Amino acid sequence: MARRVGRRPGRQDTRGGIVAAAREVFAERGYDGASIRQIAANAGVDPALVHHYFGTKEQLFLAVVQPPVNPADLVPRIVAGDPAKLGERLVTTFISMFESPVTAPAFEALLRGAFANRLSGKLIREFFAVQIIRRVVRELDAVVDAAELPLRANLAASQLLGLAATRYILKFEPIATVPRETVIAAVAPTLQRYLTGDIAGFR
Amino acid sequence: MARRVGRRPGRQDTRGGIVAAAREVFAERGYDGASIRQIAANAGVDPALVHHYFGTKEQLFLAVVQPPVNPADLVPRIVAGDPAKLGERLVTTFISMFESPVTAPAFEALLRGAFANRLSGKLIREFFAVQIIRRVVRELDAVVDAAELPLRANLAASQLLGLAATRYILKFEPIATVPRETVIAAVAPTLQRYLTGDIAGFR
DNA sequence: GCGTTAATTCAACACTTGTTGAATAAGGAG
DNA sequence: CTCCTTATTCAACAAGTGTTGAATTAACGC
Repeated sequence: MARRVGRRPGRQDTRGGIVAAAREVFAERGYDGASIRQIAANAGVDPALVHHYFGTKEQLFLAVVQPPVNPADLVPRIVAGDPAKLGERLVTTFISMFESPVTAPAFEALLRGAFANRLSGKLIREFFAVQIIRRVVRELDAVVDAAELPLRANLAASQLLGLAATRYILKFEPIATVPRETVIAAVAPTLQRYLTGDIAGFR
Repeated sequence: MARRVGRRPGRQDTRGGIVAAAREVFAERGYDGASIRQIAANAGVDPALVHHYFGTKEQLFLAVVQPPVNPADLVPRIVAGDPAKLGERLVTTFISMFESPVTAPAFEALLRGAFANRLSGKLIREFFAVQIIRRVVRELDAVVDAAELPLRANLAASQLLGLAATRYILKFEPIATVPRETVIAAVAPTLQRYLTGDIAGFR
């Protein structure tokens, strides 16, 4: 049905090239700092073409920052296994998101944007805290009180965000260059306690 | 010497008004988002006057973001007392920086800027990590190995930055509205372990 | 060939930005 | 008062911004 006539879209994936270029520029300069003209130049394309595909800068940013991982198949990888090693699997998965060449730029862009662009603030809250950590936490309702879960999720998010900020964005030394195993070993117990352990008066 | 002639500076502290206005705008919109014109308008002043006093936007930002606390009299408040409660005093002091009306805007501006402005990245690294935490950590050379101290400082900084991000910038719920005592109780043990406890193979 | 549709570019608009230099106002020293 | 210095404003520049609409080019079905 609807046999389409005329030139077909995307013989070469220029649209994908724009997204890729935008990812890098957004990750490097932040939302405000990145310009459509620079993105277009990096993609070898006219700036108008960017608008032709994405309409507005905000929509381009949203397209760029759409989490390139599916929470549905990310969460099982974390929750499955020894409950005592939950924190370790959480930080390990998180770190690999930031160190895989394919997902890293999107995550950096998302994190950078979170502090400049109000939209990205909502976005990171929505994806990062709710989609991921809350799903992980939901698996814990047998072991901890349900009323504590949101706070536990926030605490875990705070440590993970802080880790990403110091290691990948601000590049503190030595935490930026230390092997990942060292970071995992140091941070995992913190997450484990936030998720299942004793926090304050709770438990 | 040099008996000065002519109009004296600042009968009314318009310069201070500019700094105050800039603090709020920078804290609210970030470095790129804040415009000199808006800052001038908020201060009830001509934009050119801002340049007359501060020269450039970057210098204005630096003036605004100069830590409004003296590390010299901040550190003793943290290190003095029971070494087992060091983490608690650290996070308590940190939180009060972000919740005091006088220092809060500067800290928010500093943190927001850290992710957009490369200058602020260095600045926050310099002040926050080195000036404060490393000084605190220096007091620990009797109890932990000196070689571990930089990493320990970074780990503590990561948790504190993540806390500030989630509670004061991104405003995750419920961590943004929960009483400070709850946060302190939850985070203090983490810092205590990062500073003096067992991190990975160390200790 | 034609006609249609999409890909791509050109050129420009309307606006905001940081910044500057000249002009004006105001207050104190002589 | 005059002189000097500072505070403050006015008006404008040059550059960069996101965005738009028309024009051109290329691929496909007929």
